[in-house]
Amino acid sequence: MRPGGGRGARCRRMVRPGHWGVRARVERFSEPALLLLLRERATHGYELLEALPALTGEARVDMGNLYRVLRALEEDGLVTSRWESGDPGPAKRIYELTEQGRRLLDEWAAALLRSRDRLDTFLQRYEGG
Amino acid sequence: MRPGGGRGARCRRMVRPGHWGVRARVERFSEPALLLLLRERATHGYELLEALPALTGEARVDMGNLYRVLRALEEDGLVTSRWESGDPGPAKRIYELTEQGRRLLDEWAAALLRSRDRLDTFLQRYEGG
DNA sequence: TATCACATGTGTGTTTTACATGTAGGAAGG
DNA sequence: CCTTCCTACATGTAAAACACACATGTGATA
Repeated sequence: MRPGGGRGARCRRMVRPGHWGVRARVERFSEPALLLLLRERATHGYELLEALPALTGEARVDMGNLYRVLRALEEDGLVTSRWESGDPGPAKRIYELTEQGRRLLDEWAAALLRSRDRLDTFLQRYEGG
Repeated sequence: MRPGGGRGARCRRMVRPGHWGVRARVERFSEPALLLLLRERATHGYELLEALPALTGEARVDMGNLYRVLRALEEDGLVTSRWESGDPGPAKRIYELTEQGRRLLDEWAAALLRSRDRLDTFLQRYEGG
């Protein structure tokens, strides 16, 4: 328990001792990333996992959570899936973007644009001071 | 319990029914925002609370969490505080940025810059498709 | 036959955020 | 004097998002 090494009250994701880990990630960013990848081409989870870092920077998405997100997307009709064996190796579950998922991607893009503008505002104010 | 109204498995912050709430916020963004405001001028929590929305867009920061963040910052020597009465109204706890806090702000700015670039990459790939 | 890479998952704890509530000083009005 | 409101600071707790560990099975290859 307590992998961080047992500090007292509030240990905020330390990278080095006495050093707050600051990564500035966008919440649930793997979600729009998945939708974008699936817009480009229907494919399966493991491949998405390998394609994600190019979009997210360093954030290699956790496998377990990736599959959970994919199934959540499917539950809400944003993607569909079908099993595909035949190729060498284990069966793959191929995900495809639906029209609804496409719309969600558009919303994400709009939100990410706003987010980028907020960051610009912040950074300008930072540099100006 | 379950204020959202008892949906099944995975309710992902719905804004309207059948509609995923997509806000694309940066994690812990209130933290660099606080540090930036305090770099400009030492002040107290309640005033920071009112100044924050201008930086964060819509995200009016939750009061309770704001004060918790401030005390966490203080615990790690990133800000200092002193009580100040004398003015009308209840006593205020005035926070001031330390040199260490200033350095943390610089790190945040670097991380936020990377984050902005990632968003640009994403958005370009989005528009290109 | 043991091991490795591919592929899909579940379990569970930690961190971060959201929502509700509590305490208290002082001004304004009845 | 009593109530109500605004300021200001704070705690309690549940939900959401995330990280880490592990389980399962296929097929290739050493």
